[in-house]
Amino acid sequence: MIRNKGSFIVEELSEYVVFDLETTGLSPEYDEIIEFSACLVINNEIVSRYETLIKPEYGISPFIEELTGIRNDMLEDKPKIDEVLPSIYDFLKDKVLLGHNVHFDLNFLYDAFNKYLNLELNNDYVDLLRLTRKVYPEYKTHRLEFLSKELKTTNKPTHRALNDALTTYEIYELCKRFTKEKSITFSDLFQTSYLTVNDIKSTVNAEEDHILNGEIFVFTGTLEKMDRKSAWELVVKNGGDIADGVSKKVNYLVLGNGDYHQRLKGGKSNKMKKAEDLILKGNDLQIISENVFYDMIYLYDNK
DNA sequence: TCTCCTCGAGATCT
DNA sequence: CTCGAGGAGA
Repeated sequence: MIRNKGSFIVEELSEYVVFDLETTGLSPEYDEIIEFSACLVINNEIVSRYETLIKPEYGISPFIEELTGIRNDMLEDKPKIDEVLPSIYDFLKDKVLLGHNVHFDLNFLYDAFNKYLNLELNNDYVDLLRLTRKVYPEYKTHRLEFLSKELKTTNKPTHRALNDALTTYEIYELCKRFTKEKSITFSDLFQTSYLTVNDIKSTVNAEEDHILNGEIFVFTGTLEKMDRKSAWELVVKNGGDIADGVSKKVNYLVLGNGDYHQRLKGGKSNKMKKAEDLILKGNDLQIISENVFYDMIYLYDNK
């Protein structure tokens, strides 16, 4: 089924509706909504709330009962989805919707609106998952539970719709404050920064010892311990230089893991082949592993 | 040198 | 779904 949903909103919003659902499973096609909660936020403050349990057509599995704490017997006297949808619609109206991994909730809601109200839920939206990946890229995961612990939110995610929505609201507000302090905008973070070697060179100065002594590095493959841009920065900080491709002037080719790339399939990249060719011709070029690279700048304690 | 495309890997929601 | 690496082509 094609869903004609709204657009992702990048701007920092002060007015929106944050919401969350609990469902009987992960599939919008086969599973049902059992709880809906939403808060209207104006001027960064919650001004009203909506909360309801919903009786599904089929029962809740023990797994979901355990996960959410919502048991079948709690839903016996609760309204069915078609009975609550009109008031949910009134609450959402044309507001921008905020959620964590918002497409999950949006899809369930979209299908229900479509089925029972014959309406398209095409509100614009913000996805906190996508946003936090940009705002806190160093976090190892961006699950709501992890974010809540890391950022020490006062609201805790409990797999109940209201608590999860409140946590989502709190983290969104923290994201706005955090970027404001750093004088950057969300929009900056979503720029598809085609970061060139020259950008790095002009923004990063050699601030540490010139360990690398002007030697020129090229990277190939996926690095295990950092992304390529960080590695570039590291080289420049330590007094080295970077090139895009392998040529006679290059001193080191640093090998990441090439297994991931479909065209390589563990074979040699073009950069690798070219480097080997230059070495045979007697050029001052070495092919080194990622760990050897870190050893050169005394980073990590590699064996 | 820069832009656009393809592909595979990995992540998140209940 | 999003993201990044590499490659094709302008």
